[in-house]
Amino acid sequence: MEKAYDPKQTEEKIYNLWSKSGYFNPDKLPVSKSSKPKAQSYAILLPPPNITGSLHMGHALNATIIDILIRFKRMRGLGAVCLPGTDHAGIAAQNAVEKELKKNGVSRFDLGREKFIQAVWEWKEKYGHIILGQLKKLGLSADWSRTRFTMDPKYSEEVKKAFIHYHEKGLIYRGERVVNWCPRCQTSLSDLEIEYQEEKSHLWYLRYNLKSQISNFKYIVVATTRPETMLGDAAVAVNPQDKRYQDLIDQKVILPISPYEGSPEGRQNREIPMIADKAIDPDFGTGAVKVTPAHDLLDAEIAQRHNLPFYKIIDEKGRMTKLAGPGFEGLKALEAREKIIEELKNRNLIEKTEDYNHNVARCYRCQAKIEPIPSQQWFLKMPALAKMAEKAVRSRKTEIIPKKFEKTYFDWLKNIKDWCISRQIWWGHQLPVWQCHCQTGSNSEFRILNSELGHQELKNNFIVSLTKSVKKCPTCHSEYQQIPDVLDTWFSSALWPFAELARNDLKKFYPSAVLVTDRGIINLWVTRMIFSGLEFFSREPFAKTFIHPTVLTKEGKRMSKSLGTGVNPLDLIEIFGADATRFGIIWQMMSNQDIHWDETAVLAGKKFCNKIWNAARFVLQQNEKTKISLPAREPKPKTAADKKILKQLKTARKSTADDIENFRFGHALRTIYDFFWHQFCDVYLEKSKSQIINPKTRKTTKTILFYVLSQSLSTLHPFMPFVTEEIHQNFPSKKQKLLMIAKLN
RNA sequence: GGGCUUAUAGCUUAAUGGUAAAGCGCGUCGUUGACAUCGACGAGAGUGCAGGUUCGAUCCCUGCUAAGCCCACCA
Repeated sequence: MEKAYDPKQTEEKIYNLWSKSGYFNPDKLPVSKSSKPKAQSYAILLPPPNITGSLHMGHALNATIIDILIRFKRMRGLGAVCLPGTDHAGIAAQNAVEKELKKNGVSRFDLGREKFIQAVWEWKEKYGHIILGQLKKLGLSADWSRTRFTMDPKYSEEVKKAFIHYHEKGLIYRGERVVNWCPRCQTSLSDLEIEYQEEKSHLWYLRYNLKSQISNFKYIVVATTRPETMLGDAAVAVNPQDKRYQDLIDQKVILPISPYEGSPEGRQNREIPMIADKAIDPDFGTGAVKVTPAHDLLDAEIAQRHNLPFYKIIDEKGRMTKLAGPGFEGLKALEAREKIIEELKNRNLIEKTEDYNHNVARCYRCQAKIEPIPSQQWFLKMPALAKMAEKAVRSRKTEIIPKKFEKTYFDWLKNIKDWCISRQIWWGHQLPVWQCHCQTGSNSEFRILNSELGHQELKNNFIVSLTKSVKKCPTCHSEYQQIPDVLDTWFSSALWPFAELARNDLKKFYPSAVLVTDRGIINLWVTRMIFSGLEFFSREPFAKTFIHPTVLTKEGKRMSKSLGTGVNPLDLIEIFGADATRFGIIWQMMSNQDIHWDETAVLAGKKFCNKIWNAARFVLQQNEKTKISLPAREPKPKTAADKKILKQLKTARKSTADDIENFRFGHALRTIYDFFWHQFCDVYLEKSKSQIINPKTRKTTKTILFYVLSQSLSTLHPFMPFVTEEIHQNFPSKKQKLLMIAKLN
């Protein structure tokens, strides 16, 4: 053995050794005759990284935890397996490829749908597997023979089947709703897919004249952050309790700039009603709010309650529509804003302007400002599914650890809204829905009705089918076409626990033992997997969900690639080695507090690798001089020191195992670290030198040294697999080929 | 606006109802066969601030301050 441990000489070699053994696949684990014929399964799903991703600290932490659990359970004789794969990452992947194409001045529309999708596939073949290779470098012992992708043929079929299942149950409807629209990605987004960012802006106080003077009022002042939306106003609302405005309720207000031609009323100076609605906060602004049903989620709700018309004045590209009127049509929303402010100023209709910070909704994939617009979308009814999901956790059939995260889960389910599952991008699972062109009819921009197609109407107007329909349209006799929308990526991710498991695997690996993930996707992913699992298999998809800490910068800020505050785990592996990197990550994982990243922990890991290496070198050198075989059982101690170290070993191993079972990984690692370094190396190993000189204690001492080393290695192996395996390979005994499957009690 | 969490050595974090421990860093000393990626010894905090409970609090409770996270339709 070399004088110092060199991860570069070891890691690839050892990983290949493991791969060749086949033991990442639990079906290939050796079955000893004495043990039960079929080992109990212990499965963990790897949260599938996006094909666009490259490894970051979050992945590294996640994969290290999973690997510790898998290796630990495997060594305890279970059929342990980590099921890996990647996610097609709808919007993210589409954006990545669009960006790539843009370098050559090509847009996805230049290519057309079919060729664009082809390009994404090519891109996926080229880059999609990189991240899994990076996880191998970290030592992840996943069963790569079972690697899945969310757009594999079988997976895609399961996704469509799930949609059809929901449809047949009457849980799917299509409706025109005000949705979160990303003008850059050109698609709708669910509420969970938008992020808020504070932005300095203004609050404009606008005067809307009353049709006729009432009490002392000639006009009413409304406060708004988006004056341009006034072109689509349908009412002015106040709180029903607001004493100031009691006389004004149900009176008419004249919209100072209203669309001219083509408005439904066919006249200028649109009159809009004053209404009373409980959603209005009397303390904000003037307590009077302009209501723009088509371009604000809250206003849309108010409009529904009061049967107000929806004027769609902003289109999917963020430009003003024809309905906005001449002079505005075709302008960007911000340009329209300036023009409106100028005109109002000239007409002395701006009471005042205040500075105002407010939260702007942004797309979680491209950061463009979200534009709420009315749009035809497909929805999944959530109340029944939410109830099921809630019950599963309340009844402890599936458990969220730490418990505090249950709140995130329950809160979301309590305020659940129907899930907008259709997206207008091209990369993803196209809805298994066919429609005839003659029915496609364009949306009327003039007056949007809050239409909803329920189950029966859907059946009449669309064909929902797994395969292409051959039916001809009864009206025009042409063929039905598949509608262009694709499903929300998270709709397919929700099926991950079962969607591509072979039938045999399904029996073995569903439900899985534990889901290990980040708190950021509790509702986006975990909750949806739980209700999907219950819906399709009547069983929770995993017994436990372990929410691990988030890795933050040393200052406690979010790591961000764009700010350059991210730490690349691959750099750490390159400098310190994979074991040291894993050590450094886990070392910092105490009490489930977020980690304020400290690289010196990785340095400590590197030093520890070397310490283990050299202690092993000493022990094995003793072994060269006198052939000592590894005792199967605890050797009999002869001295007080012997007795003490054996006791300490036992205590440390027990404590470490308990900690792993309870997800206290940092504590587990410190326990075994302290034992190995301070009790074994500092004390016993030094003491052994004199005991070896004495012929009376020579043999037992060497035996105990070997025994304690071997037991320490197996305890350490889940945390630091490479160095421990490498040392194990240097053992003289050929009895046990791989430490990876050595028995750990 | 609501909720959650945290505050301990220079830094990142442990621990305990009876005055605190580790890693990294720092200082002094030490290279005769496990390891200088090491060893020995040492300096360094009285546990954010203010109250309360208690014989006694860093640990329990309340308030404050600061930071972070999540949720929310305040225009």
